[in-house]
Amino acid sequence: MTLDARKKNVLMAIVQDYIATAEPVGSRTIARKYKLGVSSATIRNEMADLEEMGYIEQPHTSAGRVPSDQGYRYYVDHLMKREEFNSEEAKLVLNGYLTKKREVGHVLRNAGQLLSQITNYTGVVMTTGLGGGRFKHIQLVHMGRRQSMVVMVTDAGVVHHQIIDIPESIQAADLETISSVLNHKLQGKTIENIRLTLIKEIYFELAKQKNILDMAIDIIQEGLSLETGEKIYLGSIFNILNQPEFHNIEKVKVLLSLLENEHELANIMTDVFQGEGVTVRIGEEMEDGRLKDYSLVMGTYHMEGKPVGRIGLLGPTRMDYARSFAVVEYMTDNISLVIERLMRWRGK
Amino acid sequence: MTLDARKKNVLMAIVQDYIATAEPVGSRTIARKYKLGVSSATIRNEMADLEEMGYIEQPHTSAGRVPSDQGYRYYVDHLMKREEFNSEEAKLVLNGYLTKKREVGHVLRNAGQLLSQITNYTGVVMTTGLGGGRFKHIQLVHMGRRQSMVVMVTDAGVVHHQIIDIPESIQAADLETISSVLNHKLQGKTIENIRLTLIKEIYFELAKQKNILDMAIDIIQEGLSLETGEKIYLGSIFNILNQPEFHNIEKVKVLLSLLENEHELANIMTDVFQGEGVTVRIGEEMEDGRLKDYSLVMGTYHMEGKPVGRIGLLGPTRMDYARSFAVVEYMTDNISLVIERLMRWRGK
DNA sequence: TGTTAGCACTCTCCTATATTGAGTGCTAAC
DNA sequence: GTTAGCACTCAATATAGGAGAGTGCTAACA
Repeated sequence: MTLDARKKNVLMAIVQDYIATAEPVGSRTIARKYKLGVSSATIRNEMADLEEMGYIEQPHTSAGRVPSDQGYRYYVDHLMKREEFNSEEAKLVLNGYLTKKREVGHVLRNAGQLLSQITNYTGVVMTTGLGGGRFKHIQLVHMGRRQSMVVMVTDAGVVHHQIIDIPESIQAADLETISSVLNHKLQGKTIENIRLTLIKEIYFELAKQKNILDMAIDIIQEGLSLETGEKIYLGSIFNILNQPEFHNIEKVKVLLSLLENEHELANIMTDVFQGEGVTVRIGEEMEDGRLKDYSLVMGTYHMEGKPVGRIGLLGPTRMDYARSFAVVEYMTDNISLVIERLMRWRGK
Repeated sequence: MTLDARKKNVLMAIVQDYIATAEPVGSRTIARKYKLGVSSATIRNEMADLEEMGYIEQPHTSAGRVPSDQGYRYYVDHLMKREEFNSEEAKLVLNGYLTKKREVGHVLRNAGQLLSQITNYTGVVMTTGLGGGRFKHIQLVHMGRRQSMVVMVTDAGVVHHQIIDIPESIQAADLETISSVLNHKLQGKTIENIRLTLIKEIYFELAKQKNILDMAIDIIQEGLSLETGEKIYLGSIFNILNQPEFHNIEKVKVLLSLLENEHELANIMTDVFQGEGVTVRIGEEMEDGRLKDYSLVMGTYHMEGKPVGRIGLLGPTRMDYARSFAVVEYMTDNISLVIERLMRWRGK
């Protein structure tokens, strides 16, 4: 399973050349362009070996070689040189979106767009819920007989709202009471804290007001369950069509059928590695068969040190991994930073 | 400019056949399929006339004829038979979305999807702002030094929020006072009413509380200006790729570049006819050159008799106008109905 | 034993060249 | 005014012949 130095060089040359040109690469090209100090015939022998080992494959007998998923994997794990990505422009854009609207959702949406523009792949930004956010305000608004709207604001500036059913006996004034009790008790608490410890406390407080009791519990739980919802911001799909592999409409259809379904997309993003740092999934490594010609480069962004979302770049398996790595890393760092800044403005 | 009966029949046959088959239609096909009682030679003569008049054109000398934009226009205005569209299923789906989330935005988003699914064109749903909505609740939430979030709920269940700057001197308690004054004064008023008459009244009320005065005006105006924002819900883009004209990637790119830009899309939808009923814009009738191969069938939906948004179907100029008309009409009616129902639940 | 030059072979891609067939326009007859 | 007939046009399809890129294998070489 381990490759000698020359095989590594040959594999690296093949991957890099294919990434750059999208054309199957032959032994002569390598001998000419990548000075390995050996003739094309030798490289041919090495290539035969690499093919047998499964790192590269041939579209047809008289064509050059193309990396297999396994080949890309080896390249990513062992051969790829880490790049630095740095774009003052991107940083400015991101901060610009922030200062304009001062809202996390807005920043994330535009981060997705930015990813697409920078790379010509498809950027995906996902929030896994704001587990680390702090409660800021809750308001129950009476919406007519038997209905109330719960509006909840977190200190990240995220607003959730949902309509819930209420018993007919509850009046607008009761909702006001509940709202103020909740606001008083929950001020500045993190979502986890609320969930774990405070519900009981509020239960006692509101128990004094008898008939609103049961409701209160429901409202909190319903309200908090909003938080678990994942949200996905998709970058531009247009850009990825610039990749040469998309001359085939069927591929576009497959991609769209997938991207248009937020739910499926969220599943895929969640399936892919749960850890820290930048992760890559290549082609058939992903469960969804429709993605067999795609790769996904993913990273995690943070708020107060805790992961609160992911960003991903979806491109052809032939994508520029080194650059994608760098871009994803750069963007996660900057999104984290921007969110952090947003929080600092707001104080504790 | 007026066509005799036979020319009309020939034109109608050409348009209908081309809509059905996407193939240029020749004189023989018409003679065979559409019993007009004359030979193909005669039809050839009529076609030569129609071409000279600009209603049809020839892709190349030895091909059949294809309707021109002008031809489609004549068909839509004078020849097309009105269809009825009725789908209990669609009605159920729409109401289903309503009862589940009880929120207009949710219904509209899914109406867009539904349009795409039913027709295999691209559905677009746009709210032109809720000019007719009634104020339900406003809340100013203190978000840290110098910042406040305005959250406004309308009785249609739409929630707007925006962060605004506030003077450092304003405390959380002041915001609470402002909120309650505003809520008391504005309860159940329409947005227009608020804008036109009430600002002054509130000005007097809050004048008693000296230092909050200037702010209050700002907040209301900033808050109300939110209302003008148009919002667009796009149906599935995937479906339109099933149309045979999309074997060409370039066309897909053009379409995507347009659809991905909410702002441009809103402009186009607004350019297109402002009146009542279902409207059609065909190909080059639209200003944006990128849409020269597309048509847009649009309608308006209402709340309490007033137009509050538009829905549109974007398809190739070859689209099935009769059916699209029917579907758009059906959907506007049902969206209006569903919104109406939503409002009734909430009482006045 | 590893490396290399050389060569036959394979297979795609491109180009040039028929061939086909749908459809037209025109003419002459009805 | 209508129609049958026919020559003509032109895209689409098929066919054949290179050209070129690349391989695998063999035999010679260091």
